Amino acid sequence: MTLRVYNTLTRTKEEFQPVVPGKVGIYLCGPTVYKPAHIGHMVGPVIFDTIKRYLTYCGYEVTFVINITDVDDKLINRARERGMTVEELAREMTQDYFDNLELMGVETVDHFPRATEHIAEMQQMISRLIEKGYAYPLEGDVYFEVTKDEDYGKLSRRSVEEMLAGARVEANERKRNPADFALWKKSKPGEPAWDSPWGPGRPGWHIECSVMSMKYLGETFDIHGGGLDLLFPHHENELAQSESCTGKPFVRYWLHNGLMQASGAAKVGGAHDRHGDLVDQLAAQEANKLAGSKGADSVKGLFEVFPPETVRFFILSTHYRSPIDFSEERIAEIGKGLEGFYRLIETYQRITGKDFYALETATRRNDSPPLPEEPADFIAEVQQLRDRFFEAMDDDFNTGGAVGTLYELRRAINAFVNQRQLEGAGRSDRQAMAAFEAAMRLLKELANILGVFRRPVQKPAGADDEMVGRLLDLLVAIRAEARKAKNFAMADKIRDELAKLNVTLEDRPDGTIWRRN
RNA sequence: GGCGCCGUAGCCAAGCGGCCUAAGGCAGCGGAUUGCAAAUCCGCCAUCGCGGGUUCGAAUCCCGCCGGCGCCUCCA
Repeated sequence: MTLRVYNTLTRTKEEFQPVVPGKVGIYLCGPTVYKPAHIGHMVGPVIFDTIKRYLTYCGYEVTFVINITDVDDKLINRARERGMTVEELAREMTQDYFDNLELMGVETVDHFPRATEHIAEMQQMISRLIEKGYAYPLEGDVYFEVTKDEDYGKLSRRSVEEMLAGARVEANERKRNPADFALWKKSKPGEPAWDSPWGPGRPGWHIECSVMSMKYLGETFDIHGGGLDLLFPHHENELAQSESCTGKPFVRYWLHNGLMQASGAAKVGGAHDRHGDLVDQLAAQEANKLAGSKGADSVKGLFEVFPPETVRFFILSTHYRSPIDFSEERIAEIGKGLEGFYRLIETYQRITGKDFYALETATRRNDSPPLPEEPADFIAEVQQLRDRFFEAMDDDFNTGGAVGTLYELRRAINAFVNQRQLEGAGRSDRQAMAAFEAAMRLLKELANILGVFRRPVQKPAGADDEMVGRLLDLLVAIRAEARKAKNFAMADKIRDELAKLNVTLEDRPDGTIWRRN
């Protein structure tokens, strides 16, 4: 089975072949930390976290880097507005970003390099580019000269001529070419500044990613990720300056994820297009407001309404290259789908008395234990679903397809539990129980690759929880007596009244359980 | 205007030339199960935007049209 990935550079699916056999380097463009993260900022990290999980599972040793842009015009402006230093603002928003990543289950990142911690390296790279004739200083700035780079535009498939034709009036007309971009920017008084051979200033936007990616992953590395919106100019420029500097290929596979959009109107948190008329802009803004009432603003707000795991599942339910329409309805729908998994997990824990979340499962495919032989038909089905899960993941990380097989696995296991009456008399059937447990372990193993079902979903917490639980147990016990006495009127009344309080009762073969909705 | 992407059931979505008389989820309908429910299971629910073409064969490739969207502004 071979892994194939869609490479933006070649616009085709290619067989995945790392630079160094057995090892993979992934660099993902991270956030500019000037405001709280919104849902769109979570898409890339969740996707590439999943990609790393899968590659690791496949046996690769993976290094995953996400950069933090902590110096930038937006930071400077926002910090000024809030009456704080750029450093303070960056620290606060970086923490917000980390908090959200943790909640989303993004936990495979090895390095979070900050731009401000790599100024010296950036200056070295800029100097090299000047020496090699690809860049020129200009009144305290330094620019990369795009016409010196033979294949400039190869990633986004633009030619310098086209860009010249469509170029708008530039603020700085002294640049040799309007498309030339800044490597180093002279600072104005009061702005953060670092000394440099070209005078006090700060780095341009693209240079940090070149420097930090190559520092942690080497001059040629495997996977560079980011949102589709970064394709041009950011990635194009990153590619140009990196290859001009080293003379080596920069990145093997460019992977771009689709953007989160608010109900098909406009991407979340983005600026509005300058070609549309005013009406369109207002409509887009309105749609943004409506659909993005929670997540478009900040992820934190969204998490007050939906468990982070549901949001993660939502992101992974569609292919990473497709745009996703964000809406609370959609996420609520995904949440309903997930509930079935949680119930199966509870069923498992009831039947076996084991803690599903504490189960040790294989983290590498080669360590995956073989399934039992019997019962053959059930095992065959489980095996087939496992294969289809991998087939999907091998096909450009098709998490949507993989999620589908997880649902089918759930269905198959539930059917098996029913058929063998594992909640009742069948519990003593050791063969059936072994098969059931193996299937559940596989479910966990596969879910781990997607980064879901790793720990119990947090119930709405309250100080009275323990007491509530005891009271519910008491009501259930009283109701059981009523049912025994065939006093169904009373039994139903208890159940109906509890339903009004959002407590659902289930009379199962081996007893009644209650669940708070 | 330039470059590019997308259009599959009520909604979301996989599918990348034959395994598709098209996964999966949500909603809906019928049934099994249940004292009744809940949960679960079984079954039903699309010919793939439209029109041409290529091919023995197309949702999948090509052309045109219609509709939606992105980038061309330091937005992930």
